[in-house]
Amino acid sequence: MAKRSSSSKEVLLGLLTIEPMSGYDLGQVIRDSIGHFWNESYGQIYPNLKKLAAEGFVGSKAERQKDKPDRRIYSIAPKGRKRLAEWLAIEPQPEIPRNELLLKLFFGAQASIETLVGFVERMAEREGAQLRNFERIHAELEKGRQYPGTPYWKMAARFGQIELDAHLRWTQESLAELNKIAGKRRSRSLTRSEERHGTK
Amino acid sequence: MAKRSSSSKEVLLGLLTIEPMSGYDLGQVIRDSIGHFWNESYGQIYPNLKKLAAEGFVGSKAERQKDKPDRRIYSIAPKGRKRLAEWLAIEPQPEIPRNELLLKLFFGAQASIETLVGFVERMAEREGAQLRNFERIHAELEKGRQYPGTPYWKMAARFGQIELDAHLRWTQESLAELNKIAGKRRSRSLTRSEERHGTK
DNA sequence: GGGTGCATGTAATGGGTTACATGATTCT
DNA sequence: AGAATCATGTAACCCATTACATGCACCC
Repeated sequence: MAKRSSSSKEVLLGLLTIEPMSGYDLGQVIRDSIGHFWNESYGQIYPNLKKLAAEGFVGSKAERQKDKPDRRIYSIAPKGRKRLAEWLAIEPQPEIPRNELLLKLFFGAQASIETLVGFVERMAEREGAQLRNFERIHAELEKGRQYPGTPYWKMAARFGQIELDAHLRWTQESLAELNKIAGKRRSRSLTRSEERHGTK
Repeated sequence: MAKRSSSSKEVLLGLLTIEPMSGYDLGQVIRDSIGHFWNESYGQIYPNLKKLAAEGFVGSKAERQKDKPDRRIYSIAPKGRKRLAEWLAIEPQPEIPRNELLLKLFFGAQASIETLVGFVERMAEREGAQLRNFERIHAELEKGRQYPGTPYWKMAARFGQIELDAHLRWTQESLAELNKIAGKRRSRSLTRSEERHGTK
């Protein structure tokens, strides 16, 4: 059997140790704070909160807001803290990534160089922007208010920084390599066209 | 709607451009050559090959072997090459990774430092071994027989190298950081126990 | 009145792993 | 005889995204 158990509920428990939140808040925090290494959709968050509440891992209470729609605030229960602690003690399984860009590059011989260059360039742009964002976040964690979690959040942000920096170095190297290949392909096709036209 | 379409069939087509192979072979090649950025289970490979054959994207023929069980060899058809080319031209979507180790580290304030240190140490060991493996693969691609795909395979291997190297630097930095935190936690609890015992 | 952000949910769909099932061949 | 590797396949299950559905409050 070995169910994937999947950590989706535990993320919610973990975030609720920071402070009580609504499902909507959790969605935002996941996207903005741990989005670079974890994400959850609302189609996952709301049902899981309901289940966690039904099983006594979290408490919930309705909150009336005057300027915004009402909402339901969840807070972690002792039973939830226990579950979180147990999960935290389990050795994390090395994840199996799926990198479509690398896959397409791997099959590069079947593709046009211009296309591949475009893919890598866009990756560099995207990840460059992300990197600058991480540097901002890391700086804020340094000077902002210190929570018990701050040192750990910084380590996670550093991971993003270091990894993105590595990716950017790879994009530079690969763009150079792709240019070399493009040069060769061009000269080869020139040769062939010269042959066809009886030149040289 | 926007079906995930998922690239699972295209990987098979892509690998079959290298040479005709059986489903079993494809499983091995996926694990050994592109396993660091893509993987497929046999429960995915066999049914997809069948579908690809039924739709005319690949051809298949039975092969009798005297020293091993019989097997079915698949080869890419012109229609399959077309499909592959179309897929290759589509901008790859940035993947959404799920890194359980980072997630647990992010909630580090709720865990024991010794546990976290163990996680990171094991990650360093695992990825260190993978890095050495990549260096070997990259060297073999340099000196081995040159296929049309070789330059691209090298780029993919370099990605693995560069990324793993970055990860290892992060593990070193993080282990140092965790040690600092452990020191603080110890002195804090010592202080508290001194207070309890009326020391100082 | 319409757009946007806040807020909560359900249902359909589907991708993918895991487990199960079977069998040949070779080596010890 | 049993273990290991080669080889192919199916079925169950489940995780997760996406789409759909609804409604409040606020501002232009």
